Amino acid sequence: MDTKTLARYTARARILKAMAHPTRLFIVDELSRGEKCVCELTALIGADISTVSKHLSILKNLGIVQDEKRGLQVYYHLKTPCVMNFFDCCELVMKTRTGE
Amino acid sequence: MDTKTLARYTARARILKAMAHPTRLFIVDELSRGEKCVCELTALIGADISTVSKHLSILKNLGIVQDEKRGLQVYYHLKTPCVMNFFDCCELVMKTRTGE
DNA sequence: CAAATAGTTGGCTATATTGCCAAATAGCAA
DNA sequence: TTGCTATTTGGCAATATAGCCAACTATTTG
Repeated sequence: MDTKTLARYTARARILKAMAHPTRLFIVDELSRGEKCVCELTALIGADISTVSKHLSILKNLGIVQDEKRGLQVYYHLKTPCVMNFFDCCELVMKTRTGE
Repeated sequence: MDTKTLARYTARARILKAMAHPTRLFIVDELSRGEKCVCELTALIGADISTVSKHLSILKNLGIVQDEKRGLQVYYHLKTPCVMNFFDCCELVMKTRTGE
């Protein structure tokens, strides 16, 4: 695989990697129904707020979510809702797997 | 997040994780154009055959690819071509990101 | 200004992933 | 049987990830 090809797949892999975590998938799913602040997400997830903040920064650095500070809170929203398409395929993979 | 919800997102994350590697994305892309044996993939990738074999077994364990031994070779094919949908979204995320 | 709330960042440990080499297995051919 | 090719598996070292706590920043409120 030449350098350019590798770079192309690496870039894509980075995005999938950002999604490939239960907490981050949950966050994306929640945000698909509208923006939420870090404290709301933290309450839903039940982890330390610093952990949730780090997950959000991973998603943000890859351009999947965007943040907006309003007062004391930082609200996050989905920037690229197409990531929701991942869910259906995951379900199909699981169904296909068990259906053998 | 309750146990059941966590399990649901964990199952999906496992599938995305299996895809979240440059080499494995390359493999999936190659297989989308038809089956290939391990040695063909190894030649294209340029890594040790044991490395390629391990990547393939990750994809296989998750039900993304399927193998079939014919003679000396083991041929792999895409079992759930919907994973190809991931590519378009990744491209869109990247475009959206740079377009700011 | 001080106190309280919301969030981010640094640091640390535990755990998981990656990729190579070496060894083992399987099928084909001499 | 012996050897050759294709592939898988075990083991190991290097690297990356996850999640907690503590410290720090920012904003609002008294």
